[in-house]
Amino acid sequence: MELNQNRQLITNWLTLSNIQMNISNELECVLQQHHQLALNEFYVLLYLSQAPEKKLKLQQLQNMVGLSQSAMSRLVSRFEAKGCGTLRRHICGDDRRAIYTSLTEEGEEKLKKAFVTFNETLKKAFSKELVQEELERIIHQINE
Amino acid sequence: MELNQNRQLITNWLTLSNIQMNISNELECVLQQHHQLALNEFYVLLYLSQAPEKKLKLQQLQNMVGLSQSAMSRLVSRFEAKGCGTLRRHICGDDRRAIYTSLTEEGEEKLKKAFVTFNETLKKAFSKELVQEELERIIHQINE
DNA sequence: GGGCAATTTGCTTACGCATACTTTTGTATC
DNA sequence: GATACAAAAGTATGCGTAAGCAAATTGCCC
Repeated sequence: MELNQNRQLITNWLTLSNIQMNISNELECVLQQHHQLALNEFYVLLYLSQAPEKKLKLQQLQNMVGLSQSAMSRLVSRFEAKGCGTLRRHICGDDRRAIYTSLTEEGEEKLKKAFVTFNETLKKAFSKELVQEELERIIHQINE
Repeated sequence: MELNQNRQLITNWLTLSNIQMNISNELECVLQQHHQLALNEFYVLLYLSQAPEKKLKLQQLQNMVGLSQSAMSRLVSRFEAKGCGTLRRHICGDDRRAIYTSLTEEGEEKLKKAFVTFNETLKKAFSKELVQEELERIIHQINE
């Protein structure tokens, strides 16, 4: 009993991980091909667009996207450098240690287009029967 | 309507990703601390232990774990080098291009211990109310 | 001035892609 | 059949990239 439950727990976890990984890879691939965007770059744009005044400090971004400090610092730097003006960094007025990252008009345009692709890909991925079945199974087994 | 659905879809996806990422990080951390095992290394041991004769070709492993061919090649190499004999690589008899990776006795012991930690961590993670609620919400919204 | 906070930078690591390498397989020719 | 040779299969390796950790840097606050 106990053993079987453990086995199911692991199986569920592996299934969940696989689903997540496959969809992530798919998103990464599609965004790169159609919009020259890495998945994390897309997330940055997305979170910025949802933020008041469309700007966020590095620290906030890093928590949302789930990257380390240094990784986010470099992601935004790279992105600003090669992102063709989708993004801008500027020093925070009232705390000059902090860096604001803000979305530009071009950035919003770019996000809007990428958003469509992102959504379509996601919808397609989640509508696969296998994924739905597996997710349901996981839920049921977690609950008992 | 359409817009709200899209928004929910994305929210669900972000939630799912976050859950997966947090648990993965937790597992990685705990396994590293208690057993000097990376998560992918643990997966390798796990899949090997489930395989007939406790051995798999590199290609099979790479598909199971979800790594690229080169990444798996190197993961196994590193692991064999510093894994203190938990793992062994040897050339396949009937196809000398292929490499078998097989689990040793020590490897099974190590896996057995790590397995306990892994399971406990997983159980704890999934039993968090938030995770359950969120997963349920995702399922329901996917189905309509 | 000392301690803390936000970011940057040096370093190492693991990854993916493309390529090289070795072995197997398929095919044409004799 | 035997031989030669091209294509394919299974791994390894060179190279570039993005990640995390820890230390350095810069600015804030008491």
